[in-house]
Amino acid sequence: MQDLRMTRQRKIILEELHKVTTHPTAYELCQMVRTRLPRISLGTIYRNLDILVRRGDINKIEGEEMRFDGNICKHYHLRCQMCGSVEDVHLETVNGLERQAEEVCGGKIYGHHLDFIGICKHCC
Amino acid sequence: MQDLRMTRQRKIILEELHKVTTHPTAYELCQMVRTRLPRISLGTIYRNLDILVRRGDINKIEGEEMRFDGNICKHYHLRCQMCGSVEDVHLETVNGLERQAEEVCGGKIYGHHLDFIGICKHCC
DNA sequence: TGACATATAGGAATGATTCCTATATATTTG
DNA sequence: CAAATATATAGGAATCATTCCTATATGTCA
Repeated sequence: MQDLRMTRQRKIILEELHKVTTHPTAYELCQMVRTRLPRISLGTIYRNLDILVRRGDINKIEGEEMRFDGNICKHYHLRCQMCGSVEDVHLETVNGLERQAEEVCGGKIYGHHLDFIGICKHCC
Repeated sequence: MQDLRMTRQRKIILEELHKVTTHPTAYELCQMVRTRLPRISLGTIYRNLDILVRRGDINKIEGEEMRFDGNICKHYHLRCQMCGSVEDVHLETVNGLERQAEEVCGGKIYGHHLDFIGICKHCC
């Protein structure tokens, strides 16, 4: 697996993602990056996001539409059913769940994703 | 909100979903239902799944592709990174998380979804 | 039974994501 | 440095899940 090179485009994509905590979609991120690289294509954004995920530099949040998160520390999310936003929840992650689940299911469990469902404070 | 009527198609879709624990996609479920209603269309499947979700008869699992779960008791899932399957994890759900998250974020939190990430026992 | 509301089939439209290809850019080697 | 080679990019086409549209069918209720 190559792709370790940090190209100009890739670096700028990562920088722009680090500027926000809003978990932008690929398209939104493309708009942000285009303020600095007006000719970048959406395909390049997707390809580089995929590479950054594989490198572990960012996380992919899968929902109706993919969103990307530059914060790779463990944390949870709140999905607002009203506006569709995804907000960080700064809560201690629950420990020991993986071991319990492995006992029940077998297999190898590496981690967990937890999303809260509700209405964010802006929509309340 | 109407849609409380239980039509022939809707009933059969629900019955077929209850037969399995594999969390089929809309397309897979359509194939299953077509053994009994050969002329049903995929649009009808999607529309009825949406209605059943709103009625609370089933749950939608959102990932790269939507999957549907006829089991509406609280439970978690294991997503296999090898084969893409989604398997039930029969583990006591963690209590009190919603309250903690609400304190941290504000807003109104109704529940949470938790997916384990790993390799299922069949792929190990 | 007739009038009306709602559901269906079938296919078109949409929109996110991936794929393809010719060109551009970076890296390595002599 | 220059040529040879590898990888990345832009741009657009293709794909695929999902939603939307419309004419017809079916169920409901008086």
